[in-house]
Amino acid sequence: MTIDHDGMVPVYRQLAAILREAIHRGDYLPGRAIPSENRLMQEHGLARETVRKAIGVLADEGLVQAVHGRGVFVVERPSG
Amino acid sequence: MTIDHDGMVPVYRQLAAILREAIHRGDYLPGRAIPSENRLMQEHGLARETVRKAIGVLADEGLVQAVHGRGVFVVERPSG
DNA sequence: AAATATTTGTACGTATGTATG
DNA sequence: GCATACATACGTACAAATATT
Repeated sequence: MTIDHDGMVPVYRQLAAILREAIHRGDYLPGRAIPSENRLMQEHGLARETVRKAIGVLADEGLVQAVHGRGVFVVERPSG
Repeated sequence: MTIDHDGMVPVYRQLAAILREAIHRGDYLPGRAIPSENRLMQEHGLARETVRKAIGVLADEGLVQAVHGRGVFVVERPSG
């Protein structure tokens, strides 16, 4: 999965979609953390704000939950 | 205080006036920070650039001073 | 206990693109 | 064309919570 900077879909939504699918595939398991913001920045070549926006989308969906100083965790029971 | 999007006065100047009066009232004290850009965006339903322009007006007046990574502070000695 | 590293939280600085009047 | 306004995106800085050494 690659980010298209010139596409019509905002980059942060593209990243959100990538992470969402990875979670649904089981790449990131419930109760465990997804890669850190810094890792996502490096791996996708994005700014932190963009990464955090993507995570925010998934958090709004109830898919993940960020914990200060620990990481962003996949929730056991996605609300929806 | 509410923003009038259809008025003759630009929104960022309306917001500047709102913040200026709040400072003069003492809602925001010298040496302390006014609400963050994000908060002002949310509370007034405005875009960041608009909020930043309003802050820019007050900064030009010497009423506030933005500090990178910290906030926008009410100055102790308004120049004027 | 202390120092360091990791990670998320918050906040300002800058730039670009799009749309409207 | 220009000023206004919104959305997106990258850059830089500091703070707080947690983890590691």
